[in-house]
Order: sequence, then C-alpha cells, then structure tokens
Amino acid sequence: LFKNIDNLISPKTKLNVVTADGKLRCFVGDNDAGVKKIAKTDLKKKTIKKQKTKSLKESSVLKRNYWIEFWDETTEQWICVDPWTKEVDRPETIEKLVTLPIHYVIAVDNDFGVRDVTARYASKYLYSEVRHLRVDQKWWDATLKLFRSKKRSRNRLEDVAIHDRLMSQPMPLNISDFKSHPLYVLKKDLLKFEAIYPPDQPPIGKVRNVEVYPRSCVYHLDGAANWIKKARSIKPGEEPYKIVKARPDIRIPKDERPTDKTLGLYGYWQTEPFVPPKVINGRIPRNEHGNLYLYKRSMLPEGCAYLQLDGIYGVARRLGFECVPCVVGWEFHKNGNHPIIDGCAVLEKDEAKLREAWSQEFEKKALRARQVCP
DNA sequence: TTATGAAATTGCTACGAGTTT
DNA sequence: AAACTCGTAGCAATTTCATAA
Repeated sequence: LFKNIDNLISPKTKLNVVTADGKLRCFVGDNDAGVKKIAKTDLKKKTIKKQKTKSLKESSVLKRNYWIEFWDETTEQWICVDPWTKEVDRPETIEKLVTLPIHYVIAVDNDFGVRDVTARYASKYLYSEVRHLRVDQKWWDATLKLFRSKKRSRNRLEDVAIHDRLMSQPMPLNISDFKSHPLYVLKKDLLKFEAIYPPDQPPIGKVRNVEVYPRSCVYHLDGAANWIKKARSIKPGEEPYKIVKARPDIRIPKDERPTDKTLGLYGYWQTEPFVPPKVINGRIPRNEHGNLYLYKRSMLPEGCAYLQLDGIYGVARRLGFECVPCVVGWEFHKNGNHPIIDGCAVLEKDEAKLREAWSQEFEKKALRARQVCP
C-alpha cells in the first residue's frame, strides 16, 4: 500500500510555487470525495523514478494526481505536460497513473482562475460510473463560475476544445451506459413525456444490436392543458405525437376509476403561440368556469386591460362593469388542484373609471380602519 | 401544528447467462 | 471450473404532478 506523497505537501507551499512559475497551471486531482490535495511538482519527478525501478506490479505503482498544462500562444490551447512520464500534449496518458476512479480534475491557472477539466482527462467522463461520483452538475457549474478565469476568449476556446473532445469520444459499448447519457439515447430509455423527433430520424449507430439515437433528437412532450400554461396551443389538425396512460383522478374513490384513460402528448413543433379569444359585443370571453386563463400577459384578449387590484372584482360587479377573474396558476390544497386567481381582465375603455372607483373604495376602507383603531 | 396519493423515476441488489482466464 | 461482465427483474426510496372547493 502506497500513500500518495502528493497529498502530504501543504497547500501554501504549492500555491507559491505555481504563481512563481509564470505560465504554468497546477492541477488538483481529487478522488477522495471532496478533499482537495496539493503537491509540489519538483518532488514528484524524483519519487516516480524510484518507484518505477522498484516494481511494475499495478498495485505498487506510485500514482500522481498532479500535473501541468501550459497555454500555447500559437495554437491557443492548453497543452498537457506530465513531468513524471515526460509526455507532452497527450492528455489520454494521464489516466494510467492516477488513482481511479477520477471524480474531478480541476485546473488552477496563475491568476487563480479555476476550471473543471475532468472531461479532458477522464475517459469515462460521460459514463454513469463517473457521473454518480459527482455532485449535481448545475450546482457545480454555478459554484465554479465564481472562480472562473477572467480571460473570456481563452475560456471560450477551451469550451470548444472540451466540447470537441467529448463529441469525438467513441460510443459506450454497454447498453446500460446509455441510460441518461448526455449525447446518446436508446428508445427503451425514453421517459414517459419524451420522444424522438423527427419521426424518421435514423439511428446513428448500434450497440449490441440495439439502435442508438442522438440525445439532441429527444424532445419533451406535453398535453394540451400544459402547453397552455406556456401560452401555446395545439395547431389545428395536429394528432398527438405520443399517447400515454393518463394519471388517475385521485378525487374519484379507488373503486372504479376509469383505468383506460389516455393522454395525448404534443411536441413543441405541433404548437403555436396562444391566440387570445376575441371580445364580442363588449363581452370578455370566459372559460367554462367563468374566468380567463392568463398564464402569461400575452394571453390577454385584445381591447382588454389587466387590473391586479385587490377586490377589483367586487367593485366592478357593483358598478356593472365587465370584469373577468384571471387564472394565473394552480395550487394544491385540501383534496385537489385549484386555480390561483390573481387580478381581473376588464375592457380598456373601463380601465380608468375602474381604477378611480377602486381607489375611492380603498380610501373608504382605509378611513374605516383608522376609525376602528386610531 | 402547511399538503394528497399514486405514478414515474432513480438507485440498488441478486440472479442468470454468456464470456474469459 | 472459477472469476468476471453485463442486462434485467424486482424492490425500496424519492420525486413528480394532477386541474375549479
């Protein structure tokens, strides 16, 4: 059993060495869940020589979790340099002498700009076995953003380099490695609300005789009622792209719920921007529950104004103005899902009068409140 | 003592078949 | 024949999501 000598050097020492190094970049490899370790490069070179002559047995080869990259001004890319093996520009050789599995490879440049470059070094970066070892990627990205280098164009170039590298990696060889793979998908792994589009998308390969499709062709589908929440409606004449089993209505007692209820799902390409219903003869259109869906402001019918004033509905009713409560979302209470009503749609021509009436009402109320508790 | 309830999804393990050493 | 690899089924834990009192 070999202790990794890299891990015994204090962080302070290391950082000083690196900053004095000019263009050099120091790596902090981390395979023991969250503990960052820092080492001094000079020491590495000496120890590996000793180690190599000692034994070739896998278990006794001393691992190194640190190496260097430098920024090449002419090709505008980071070049990997391994002081232990003297390999230059061969990032794929790093993995052989690293304590596996790799969780993170983090680069720190001489201005203390930090970047996750795991993709460049971990051949299994896109596989679930590595993904499972890492924290939520969104959180990680947001956190690293705080320490990102200020060199914009260099960052962009590296984004492209890493992207290209990932895209050039060979496909996994096992069926199970395709599950939630970021680049590929198998039809059997599609989720309930997912589908491949276009329908005639050809597979881009095969694994063990199963067709592989690009993940970029996977689209999220929704039922008509959910598309409306995004201010989109199904284009006339569109057929559901996929039909799935509908959720049971939990308000109906378990006994006999229709078991065969289905839900038609549509893709974005089958929808168009929601066109608000028209005002007819000074009547604002209402749905079967007497109100108006207003998930987005663009859903307000032409010739209407939206008044988000507490109690405006009562005021308008009393004065005989046209006024329709607006559904802006849904909420779960008691034993069901219920609309969130916020504000009302009124006719544009009534807006000023209603605002005025509402203020007066408000004044009255305020006055009364002041009288009750001065 | 602020939320329903079941389906969907994810994570994990055990098992069996097929392969390698 | 033992050790390994892979895919799946089956189970547990966790997350998601429906639609008008």
